[in-house]
Amino acid sequence: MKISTKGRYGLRALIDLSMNGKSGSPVFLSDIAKRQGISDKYLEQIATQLQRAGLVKTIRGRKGGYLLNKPDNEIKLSEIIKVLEGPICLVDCVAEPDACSKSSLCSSRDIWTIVSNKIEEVLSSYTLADLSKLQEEKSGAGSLMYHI
Amino acid sequence: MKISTKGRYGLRALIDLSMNGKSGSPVFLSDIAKRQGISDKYLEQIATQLQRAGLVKTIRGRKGGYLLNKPDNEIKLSEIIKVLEGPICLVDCVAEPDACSKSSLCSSRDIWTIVSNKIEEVLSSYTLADLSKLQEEKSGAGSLMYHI
DNA sequence: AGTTTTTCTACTAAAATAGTAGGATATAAA
DNA sequence: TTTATATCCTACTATTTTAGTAGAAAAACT
Repeated sequence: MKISTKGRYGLRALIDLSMNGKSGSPVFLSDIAKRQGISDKYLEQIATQLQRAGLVKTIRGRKGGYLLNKPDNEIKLSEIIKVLEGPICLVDCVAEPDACSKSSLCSSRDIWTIVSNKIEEVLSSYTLADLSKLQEEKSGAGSLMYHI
Repeated sequence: MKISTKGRYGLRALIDLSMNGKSGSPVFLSDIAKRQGISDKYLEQIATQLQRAGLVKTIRGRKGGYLLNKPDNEIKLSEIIKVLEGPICLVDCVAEPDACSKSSLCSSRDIWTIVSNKIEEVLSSYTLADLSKLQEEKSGAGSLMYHI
């Protein structure tokens, strides 16, 4: 029951993009990778998934880079996780009842459904803007510490 | 973000044990395995974990078998999952903040913490008795269908 | 003594994870 | 028009995790 690096790195990259892309000019993936301490090439694959899903848009060539494809307050965390980790369900039979012939008679499937739905509910209640803002506050607080 | 077969099989085995162990006499693991369609040998490993964690007790030798170590309404699903899947946390840094030097300044970690806590909360709100009862109702309803 | 059960240790095939590597393509600037 | 710099695309690979198998030892009932 773990989130893979794709989900974790992808979310951090999007938070980074949200914070560093407010000017409207595209952000280099290599800069995000450097700031977040993630391999350029690996982040590239993750970014490609986000682009194909329509969460980010890209500008190719020199002076190119990445931009959010819609305002950060319109991007739910559940969307991001679905793109990078697949359907939000703890067992396959929740999303695909036909995966098991006993789905309709299985009480354990019921609890996995309840938990999966709750996870999606929580992730749907936050947007990228929420995390971006929280991150700014945390970073700001961190810097303030050094100025006292 | 999936539950492994250990967690899934283990939960189903415990539901089975709860339903079939009410007489007080031990239940053969081979019978549970047969009813649940799980490999004997693999279920054995799972059962050993449950035994070591104190969720079930065993009687060795002929006429031996498995029994719940406490009433099923005192066994929370969160306990079971922790034994079989490890700590309920979506990323390691939630349970072990030192896993990452930036834990205290990471907004994405905050959301993973919130979701992880919610999963644990939901799983703590149900007991093995709840699932066992639900399973009996489902099975009963299933049989009734054929009698109409 | 013999049968049946749990217990213990080791091994293994397959899949998923977490990357690397290298070139092709597009665009801006010199 | 050349060059530098960015994304795009495909393929490969090492490591770890998952999902089992295999076989013998120990305990307990008959």
